[in-house]
Amino acid sequence: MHWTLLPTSDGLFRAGYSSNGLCRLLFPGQDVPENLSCNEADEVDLDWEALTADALRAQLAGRTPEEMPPLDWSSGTDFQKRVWQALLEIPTGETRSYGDLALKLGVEGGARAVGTACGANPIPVLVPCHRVLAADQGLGGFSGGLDWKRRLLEREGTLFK
DNA sequence: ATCGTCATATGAA
DNA sequence: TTCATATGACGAT
Repeated sequence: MHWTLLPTSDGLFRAGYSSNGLCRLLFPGQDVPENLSCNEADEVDLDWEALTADALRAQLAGRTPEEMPPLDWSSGTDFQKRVWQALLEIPTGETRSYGDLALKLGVEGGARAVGTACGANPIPVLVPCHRVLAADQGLGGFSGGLDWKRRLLEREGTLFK
């Protein structure tokens, strides 16, 4: 795992890369987790850092990123990967409920499982888990704290409770 | 309006 | 195997 710092107007984010791509994104103030299930990346000589920084700043401003760096979420289970993939397909400014996603994945009634998978999302903000609300438009939870979820949604012009 | 229960995936104890 | 999660639908108080 190779860590780099990403300065933004919202503070210093931290990105962790494996040799396959971005596998962790940490909010300002969060510490690097000990248990890094991603393999070692000695060099990140590509322009992944630039791509990540641009995409991150776009998201923070409520805009759709033009290009994403390669993402490495190989550490997830099949189910989690399907959920995360589905998250990427939610357009900026729109939301889905946990139940909607479960249905879309063919797991009717699996809303709670989807919530758990969202919580396990290693790359928040770029993989927009903040666009998932409860069925009554309430905010569920958020790995980086609900303040961030609110802030991100507000900047996208989204309505929520 | 609140409460219990069941269903789902996953990891921890 | 039981319990707790970033849920939700349903039926009973």
